[in-house]
Amino acid sequence: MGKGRAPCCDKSKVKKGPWTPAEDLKLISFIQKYGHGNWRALPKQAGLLRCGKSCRLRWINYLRPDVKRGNFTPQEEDTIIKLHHSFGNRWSKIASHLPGRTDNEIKNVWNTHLKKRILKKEEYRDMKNNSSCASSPSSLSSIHQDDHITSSREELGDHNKGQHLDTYAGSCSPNTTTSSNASLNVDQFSMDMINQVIEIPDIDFSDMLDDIPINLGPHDLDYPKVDSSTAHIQYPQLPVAQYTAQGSSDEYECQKWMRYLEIELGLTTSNNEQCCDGFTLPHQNNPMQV
DNA sequence: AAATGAGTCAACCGCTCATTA
DNA sequence: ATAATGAGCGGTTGACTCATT
Repeated sequence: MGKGRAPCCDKSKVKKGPWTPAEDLKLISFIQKYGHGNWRALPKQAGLLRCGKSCRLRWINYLRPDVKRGNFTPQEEDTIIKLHHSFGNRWSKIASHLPGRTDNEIKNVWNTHLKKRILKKEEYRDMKNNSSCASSPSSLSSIHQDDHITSSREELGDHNKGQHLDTYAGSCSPNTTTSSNASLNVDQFSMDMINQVIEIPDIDFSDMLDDIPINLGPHDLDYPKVDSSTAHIQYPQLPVAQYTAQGSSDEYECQKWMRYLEIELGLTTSNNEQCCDGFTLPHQNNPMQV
C-alpha cells in the first residue's frame, strides 16, 4: 500500500464545522432524489463542499427521516445499560436495538449520563456495604434503584474510577429535577409524548426547493452564523392530537411540513405563529426537544 | 454583571473491516 | 494473494450553554 492511506478527501477544499440549514437542505434533497450509493462522490454531486464522511455522519445522525429526537426515556436508558453490559462500547450494535437512535447519540448519553449513574450506584452500594448502620446521604437520594443494573466499574472500562461523584446530581436528563416525584412526572410525560409520535409524511424534498425562497447557490455555504438552537433540522415528531386535528390530505400535510422546515431553517423569523388553519408548529419549547 | 467551571453534544479523526479489481 | 478503495465504527475534541461564584 504505498505510503499509507490516502485521505478521504482534499482537506483544504472541504468545509468543516457545524452544518448550515442550506447545506442540510442540499443534502436532504439530493438523497431524496438519488439516494446515497457513494458517499465519497456525493458531496461533489450534491454541490456540497463537504467530506463524504461528514455528509454520511450528518445524514445518519440527524437528517434521515427515521431518526428519533428528544430525551431518552427511562426504558431506553435501561436498555442501553443492559446492552452495554453485553456488548461493551460497541455503540452501533447497541443502537441497532434502539430504533431511531444513533450510535453517536447513545455514546453521548452513556458518557454524560449513564456512566455516572452507574458509578454513583456503585458508590452507594460500597457505602452500604462498608457501613451497615449508615443512612443514605441526601446527595444520593436520586439514584435509581433498578436492581437489574449489574455493571461494575470494570465493565465501564473508563478512566473515571476516581471521579468525584457529586457531579452526578440531577444528570439523569437535562431537565430532570432531583425530586423523585418530579422525575416520575417528567418521565411519564416523556412516555406520553413518545406514545403519540407519528410517522413523518413521505414528501419529495426536491419539490421543496422550488418553493422555499432561498437561493442555494455556492454563496449560501457562507451562511451567516445561525443560532445554535435552529441550526439543525429537527424532524417533527408531532403529537397526534396536534397533527391530525386538521385533516389529512396530502397537500395539507405537505404544507405543514414545508412550513415547519421553513421555520427550522430560519427562512422565516416567526417561531410561534400558527399555520395551516391553526396548526401549531413544534419548536424549541417542544418537550420532545428539550 | 462578569468570570469561571461543568456539562452537553455535534462533528472530526484515524482506525479497521469489507469489498472490489 | 495483494493492493486499493469506500464504508462504518469508536474515541476524542471543541464550541456552546448553563449554573455557580
